[in-house]
This record gives sequence, structure tokens and C-alpha cells, in this order.
Amino acid sequence: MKPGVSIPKIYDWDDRKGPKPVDPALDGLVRDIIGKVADKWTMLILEALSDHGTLRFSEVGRKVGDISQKMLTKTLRQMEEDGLVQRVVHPVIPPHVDYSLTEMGGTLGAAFCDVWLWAEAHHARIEASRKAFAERNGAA
Amino acid sequence: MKPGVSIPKIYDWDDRKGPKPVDPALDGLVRDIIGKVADKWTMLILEALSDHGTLRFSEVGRKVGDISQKMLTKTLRQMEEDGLVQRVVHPVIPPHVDYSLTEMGGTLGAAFCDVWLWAEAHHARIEASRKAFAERNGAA
DNA sequence: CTGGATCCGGTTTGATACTG
DNA sequence: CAGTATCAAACCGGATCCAG
Repeated sequence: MKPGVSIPKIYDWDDRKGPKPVDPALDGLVRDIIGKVADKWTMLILEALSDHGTLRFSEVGRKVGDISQKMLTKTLRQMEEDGLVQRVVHPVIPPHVDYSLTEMGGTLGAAFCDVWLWAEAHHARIEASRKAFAERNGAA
Repeated sequence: MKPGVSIPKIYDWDDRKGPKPVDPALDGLVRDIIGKVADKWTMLILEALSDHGTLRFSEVGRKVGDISQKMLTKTLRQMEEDGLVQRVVHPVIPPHVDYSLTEMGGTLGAAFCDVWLWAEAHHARIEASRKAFAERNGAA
């Protein structure tokens, strides 16, 4: 992946010996984590909370943008369950619920930093690539 | 996001002035990119090609694991359209199609490196967090 | 025989309306 | 305000079918 960095892999997928995860259970868990973390809404919420610190439910929604309440609720709860965000309910009327990143959530946000930088740095090339693909495909 | 690093943000989400992207079109494009890149299968395929270089269609599927042919085709094509992978068809019988990362795809793989390391480093804490959440919730 | 397109059933998502 | 309930639409996986 990252040039010049030796990655402590837990996989040992070597073609000559066939697929051979060192620990199947661990393999499945890491895959599961990636499956949840590599999610559009998770990333966007992570970014919002990373940038703004503590936010209320509807504030998160506003920062994220086009998210539906359902996905906001669902994703936030999943992130809470995984220990990425902390949810604090203030028992007042009207209700007041604060969301913020845990220390672990903060480190994940930091890990995603390079991906955001990549997206910002490459959007022009991606657009060009899409256009080229479109006419290459449409011109058939 | 990353402590000590000044990020060249294109957003200017400042609460005091309301949501105010510097360039709405650019904002939408970056969001779109994140939406596609922050996808389970995209990440897994990226990782597979990043680790193994050039792979055939079914080899990619095998390395990724549980992916269906449909999602494999779809994701691969999306990645090709975005300029992340290069698709080479050898007109032979039986068919032979090679997939590999473009230079841009390689840099994205590198950007995701930290996320993989994070997942590998935190799976234990996540499991613990889920268990705690479960009994906290189930004990109600 | 491989790469991939198509159809169908179950799941997830989104928009709207409703509650404490 | 912060959700939940409901229903329609989009999506995904699996099986099947097709082309080279």
C-alpha cells in the first residue's frame, strides 16, 4: 500500500498456497470493521464531528448535508456501538442530545485524513477520466 | 483531522455564517468522490489490486472474498470510469481480462493505508465496545 | 470455459408523517 | 428537538443465461 512502509499484515494471502488467512475469525472481524467504516455516511459524520467537536443531532445532519434522519440515526448508533462516538442525552424539554468523537473515533478521523486530501487533490483528474470514459463508451 | 497538519480545506463551514461552501460545484464533486470511494467493495478491491498487482477478473473476486460477480463487475467498472483501475481485454478463448491499478488508483490505495492499519490496531477495542454496548442496552 | 448481462426475491434506503 | 413508524423505491446477492 504505502510505499516504503512495511505493513504488519495479519493476512497471508499467497497465491502459491491459496487463500490462507492466518486467523479466520480475525480476518472476518477486520473485514467487518472495514465494511462498516468504509461507508459514505460514516465517513461524512466522522468528518463533521472531527471538524466541529461536539454537535447536536440535527447539527450533525446539517453539517453532513443530504443525509436522511433514518440513516443519521442508524449510522450514529452504529458508530456509538463501535465506540467511535459518544452520545450524551440531556433530559430536558425540548430534548437535547450531544454527539462527539471518542478518542478512538478521533484516531479513525485522522486515518481518513489522507483520503480526504486525495479526493481534493484528484477531483479534476477523476472528472477528466469520467468524461474520457463516457465518450470512449458512447462513441463505440 | 490530523493534528499538526494544516489541511487546505475547500469548505468553509463556519457556524456563525451558516453553511457556505467556497465552491458549491466543487463541494458536490468531492462529496460524490467520497461517496464512491467510501465503499466497502471499492476499498477491498483496491486493497486486492494494491497487494497483487495485475489480476484477472475471477482472481480479484477470489482475493476480495465474498463479493458477488454482479458487484465485482459493477465496482470494477465504476473504478475504471473514475480512472482508478485499468482494464485490459485479451481477445482470446477462453476470455482473459486483466485488471490493475492506475497510478491514481495506487495513490488512493496508499491514502487508505492508515485506515487499514487503524482497523487492524483497533479491532479488539471495537469488539469490547460492542459487547459493552450490548449488555448496557440489553440490561435496560 | 471465462467474463459479464439479466431476472427475481430479500434487504436497505429515502421521504414523509407521527410521537414524547 | 430527537427520534420512531410506515411505505415506496433503489439496491444487493444468487441463479441463470449469453457471447466469445
